[in-house]
Amino acid sequence: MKAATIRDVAERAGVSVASVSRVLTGAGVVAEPTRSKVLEAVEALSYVPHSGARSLSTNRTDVVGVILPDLFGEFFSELIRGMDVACRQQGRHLIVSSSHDDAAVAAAAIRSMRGRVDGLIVLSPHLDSGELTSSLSGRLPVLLMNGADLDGQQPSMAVDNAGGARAAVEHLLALGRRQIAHVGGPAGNVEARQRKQGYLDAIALADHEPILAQGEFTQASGFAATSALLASGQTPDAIFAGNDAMAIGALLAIQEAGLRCPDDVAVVGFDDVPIAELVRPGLTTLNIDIVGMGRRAVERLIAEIERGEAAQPQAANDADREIIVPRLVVRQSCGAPTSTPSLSGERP
Amino acid sequence: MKAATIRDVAERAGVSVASVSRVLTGAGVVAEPTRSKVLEAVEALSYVPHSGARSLSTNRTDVVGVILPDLFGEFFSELIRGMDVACRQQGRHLIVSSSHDDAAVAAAAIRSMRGRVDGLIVLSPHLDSGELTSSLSGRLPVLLMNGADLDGQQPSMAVDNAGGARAAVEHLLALGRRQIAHVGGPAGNVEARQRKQGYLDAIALADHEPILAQGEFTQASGFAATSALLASGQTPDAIFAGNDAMAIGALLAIQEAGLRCPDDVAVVGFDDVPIAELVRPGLTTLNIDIVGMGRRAVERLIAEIERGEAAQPQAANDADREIIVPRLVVRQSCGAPTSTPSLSGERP
DNA sequence: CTGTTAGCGCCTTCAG
DNA sequence: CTGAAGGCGCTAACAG
Repeated sequence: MKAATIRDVAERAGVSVASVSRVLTGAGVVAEPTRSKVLEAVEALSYVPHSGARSLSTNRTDVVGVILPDLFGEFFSELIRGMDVACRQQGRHLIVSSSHDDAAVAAAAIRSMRGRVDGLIVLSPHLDSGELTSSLSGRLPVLLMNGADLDGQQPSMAVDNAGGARAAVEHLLALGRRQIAHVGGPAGNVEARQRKQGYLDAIALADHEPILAQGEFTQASGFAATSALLASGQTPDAIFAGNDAMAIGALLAIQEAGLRCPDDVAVVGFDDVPIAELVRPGLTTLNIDIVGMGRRAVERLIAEIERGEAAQPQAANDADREIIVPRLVVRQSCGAPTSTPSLSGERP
Repeated sequence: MKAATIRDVAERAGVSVASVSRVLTGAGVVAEPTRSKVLEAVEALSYVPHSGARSLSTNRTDVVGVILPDLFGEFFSELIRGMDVACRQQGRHLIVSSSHDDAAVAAAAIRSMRGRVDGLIVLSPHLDSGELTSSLSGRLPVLLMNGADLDGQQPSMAVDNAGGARAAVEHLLALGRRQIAHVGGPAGNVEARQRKQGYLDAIALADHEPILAQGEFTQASGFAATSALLASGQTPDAIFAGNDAMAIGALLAIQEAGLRCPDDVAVVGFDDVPIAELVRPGLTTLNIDIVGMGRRAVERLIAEIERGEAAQPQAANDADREIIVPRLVVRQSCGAPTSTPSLSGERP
């Protein structure tokens, strides 16, 4: 028993498919007797329109796609949650595609989205703008969040990573720390590079020596890098990690090395994922409103899509870059004197 | 400039659309000269097949949908991660739809999936099987994970919640705790009810008095419920929370009340989300392999889908219910003597 | 091996 | 206000 089609409904109602379509889409005018006959038939056959077929006709799918490198950790899940909220609000669906190790795979993923989505949010840091545009057939609206410094031709959003990093280092310096190490993210990652650069700039400005270690944005790598650092003899008195996951790894490594945070070594992270306020000591970090960022991203994308549908009134002047400025959140891990416990547990 | 269609490619290559389709899908045989001409044209026009149109012809979309009540917390994000992994492995896409406050909304979401997905994974605990099947037009493969006790007509997966809860309580009893309270999840939630029942059974068996409090599966509610419990005078010496989020709220409430965990009051959670091993004291909880569960869910769904495509060799004998048995993970929060710190930071 | 021709299920002019 | 017919982009018989 196959699902009913619009034709079945028309037949049963004794009208044409056009009329059925009209009452279902709300377009055009339909006389009352016709309308009720249709509704009746729909009910009787428990008919549900086939959105795939509809998309083919209308040339709109009402779904937005998001391409991300990974789904690990709280950062991405919070981001997706924000996107989902916005999608729901706008009556759209969200299709996610992750785990793109390299540019080729990501490009393939993007291509496979054609005809499936009305627009794309791209977070794959491996893709440069050349590969990106060449993967895009026709003019599919795209919002870039991959941190790269684009030609400025695509609408994009980015975090002020360097600025945030500088703020972190300056805060540690102000607290009297002098041996500040940086556990950075993967070399290929743009955001990691920007945060590292901010660290280097602030350290240079203060006339100190940089101490660098490398991680992979994961807790395990933060643990390993910090352990190595502590075992190397030249114990730093502070660690600025490239993200919260690595900062938490650092926290654990410090504890395991028999040292205390913040007394012996302070720690500062980046992102302010929900877990940051739950670990002990509470993690001082750079807050970015992740959920809000995700929501904003789909809102902008949808605006872009609708602008395109409206036969673009004017050239893409809206191709601007939105910069998110992170805000330092002081908890206990940096050793600031004022820090209060703040164990509210107010997370929803 | 619109995107190229298969017709454009055929024209430029000087062949028929059928040949283009053949080389692109790999079906049928094509002579070498034709093949290369086609590939050339594809390249020149940077043609990408329109998956929506393809779906309409082939009657398969290669995407699976997941309907969930919410996207809060680590449980759902880990689950989605598992699903995403499996999808990628099988060359499918994942479309998520969440935030279904009530049954009507969830039913609407399910309907809107028709023609967009090949199958559905449903986690909305509000939907009973009646509403569910009536929302399903035709025979769309579905995998149920909403915990409800279905008629057994649909393939499903569920956690042995009652068994896990009993294990938790028995463990606390074995450690000498006597005043064991339960901070349960929302009344309408099936899983919450099952866990509570397991608690009640174990308490009754031990001839103790139950102490009940109510939460909402969130950290904040766990905090509030525990605070109230501690302020009520009859301080319990152990708390079994309905999930990890509430258990962590309990941890914070205990700390804020000036008591110590596990010395004064022990805590046990449920789920073993990643954060559980990061809080201090480490949370004793019931582990369920969330990522694996998500992966397994789409694997089963896809198997079901493919069985359907193969003109169902036999009646749905595979409509069985898979039960996941949670495993007690002992950390510090329950006060077990053997517990070692285990601060490996091995999470990826 | 290749081209022609129907559809897939729906929307949408265009006449009536 | 309603119906008939064409087409969205692609695949899948069926003939050549």
